[in-house]
Amino acid sequence: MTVRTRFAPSPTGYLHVGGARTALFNWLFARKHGGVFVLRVEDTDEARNTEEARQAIFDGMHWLGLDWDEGPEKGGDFGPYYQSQRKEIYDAWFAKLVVAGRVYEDGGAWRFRFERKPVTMHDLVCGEVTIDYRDESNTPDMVVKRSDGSYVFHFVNVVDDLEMEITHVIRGEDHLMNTPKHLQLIEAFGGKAPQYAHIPLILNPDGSKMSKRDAGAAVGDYPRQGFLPAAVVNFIALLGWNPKTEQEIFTLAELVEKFSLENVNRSPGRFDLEKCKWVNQQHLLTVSVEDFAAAARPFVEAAGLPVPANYLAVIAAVKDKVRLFGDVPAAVDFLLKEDFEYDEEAVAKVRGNAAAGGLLSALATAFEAIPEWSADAAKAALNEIVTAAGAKPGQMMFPLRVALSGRAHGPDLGDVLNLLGRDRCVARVRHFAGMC
RNA sequence: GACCCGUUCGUCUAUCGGUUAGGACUCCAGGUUUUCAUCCUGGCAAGAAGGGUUCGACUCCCUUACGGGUCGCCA
Repeated sequence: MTVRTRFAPSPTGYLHVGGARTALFNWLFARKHGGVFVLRVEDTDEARNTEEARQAIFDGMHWLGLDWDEGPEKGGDFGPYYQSQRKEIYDAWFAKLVVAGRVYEDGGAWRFRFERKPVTMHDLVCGEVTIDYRDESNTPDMVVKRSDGSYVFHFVNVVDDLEMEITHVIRGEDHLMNTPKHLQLIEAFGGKAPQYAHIPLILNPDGSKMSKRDAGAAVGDYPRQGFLPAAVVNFIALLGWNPKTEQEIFTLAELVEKFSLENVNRSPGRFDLEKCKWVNQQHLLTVSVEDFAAAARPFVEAAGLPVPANYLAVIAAVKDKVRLFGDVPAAVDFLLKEDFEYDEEAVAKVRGNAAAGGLLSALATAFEAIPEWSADAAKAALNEIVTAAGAKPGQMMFPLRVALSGRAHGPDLGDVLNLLGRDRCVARVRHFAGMC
């Protein structure tokens, strides 16, 4: 029997990290077992569904690389994959309940009569959990068909899982208490229940429930900030699952290979954006300069910076120093334009060095006299001047860095010297010497 | 309120009765780099509390506290 999992979002908002992780775990489980991953759109709430939300969810799935084998855009033998198009199917299954005498009318709606007994589920993550349905006050018969003739979530969800022959339902822990309801429905249908796995929820850094609006909640924000999909997938996979080894950086293929529901945790995890950025940087390190440059280019342009002929060399100088593509503009702006800002703290540190101003002034003159400009020639000039003044060359590296870049941190000085060229180096050093 | 699930460094986590409780992020210090970053080394930092069971509990059981979830003609 082949594994069949599904992700069943309702298009009432953008894709958030919790949903993305649920989709990811279902996808990983299906891929790991050579199974089928189904996308089903649960659009039964007409009032709240929107086309934008549906699109945002699809976009998020595509961006993350979570391709589905059956569903919208793909087709399949168990369609349609929009619940809004499955009315006849639901009517037929509802008729079974009527024949079996398991539903009764209440105020125009139809309620499903629970069997009053303890219901035990065998969750792949939570283990054995029993809910006592003899306690009617805690488990009132549920509405399965509204007075307007439409069906509620519990009903359509169960029918579709049965119809689509879903073998494993991996979903958020917020559905744990729904499972006995679903089990009772399945039993009434005489169907075979899928295996359930309820995964812990994702919380905000302060421990509160993560919801729309919260930082990091929307998957759509990640590409805008310059995250790599593989890094986001890597990070959310580690939120609630671990490989039982000390490896932390995984490609999608490695996740497929290592993933297992047994290693899913029980307690909710908090979302740490800092670590997510670190994971992104680790993935960035594996990207080629060319690919990095291409991906960073939209960010550079959006910041209003020019893209020069030596753009690739500029990127190469900062590639391994940023955590996000979104960090690139701020890292390269001083290499691409003249009106960059000077960092006051860095400038103050140089001013504290009484000899710096004079040496920089002399350095500008020496730079100007270099016929064949290169970083090595520039450094040789610096060594000569500083040594002649009885100081150590290393002491002038920092002032030179601030003169050329306006800040304390940045690319290798040799790269900066090469990228700026003689004339700009001369002008900047001279200008900065005047500031000291 | 009732019912479920959970609780190891600030955060993500390892540990499946005997460990100096390990790793990672963050932060700090040192080293490498004539500079920056990378990198390397080191450091700070944890078993919610109280009872049991046991020769021995982070690990098993109970209670309490705290956190989360669910109790819709939302999904």
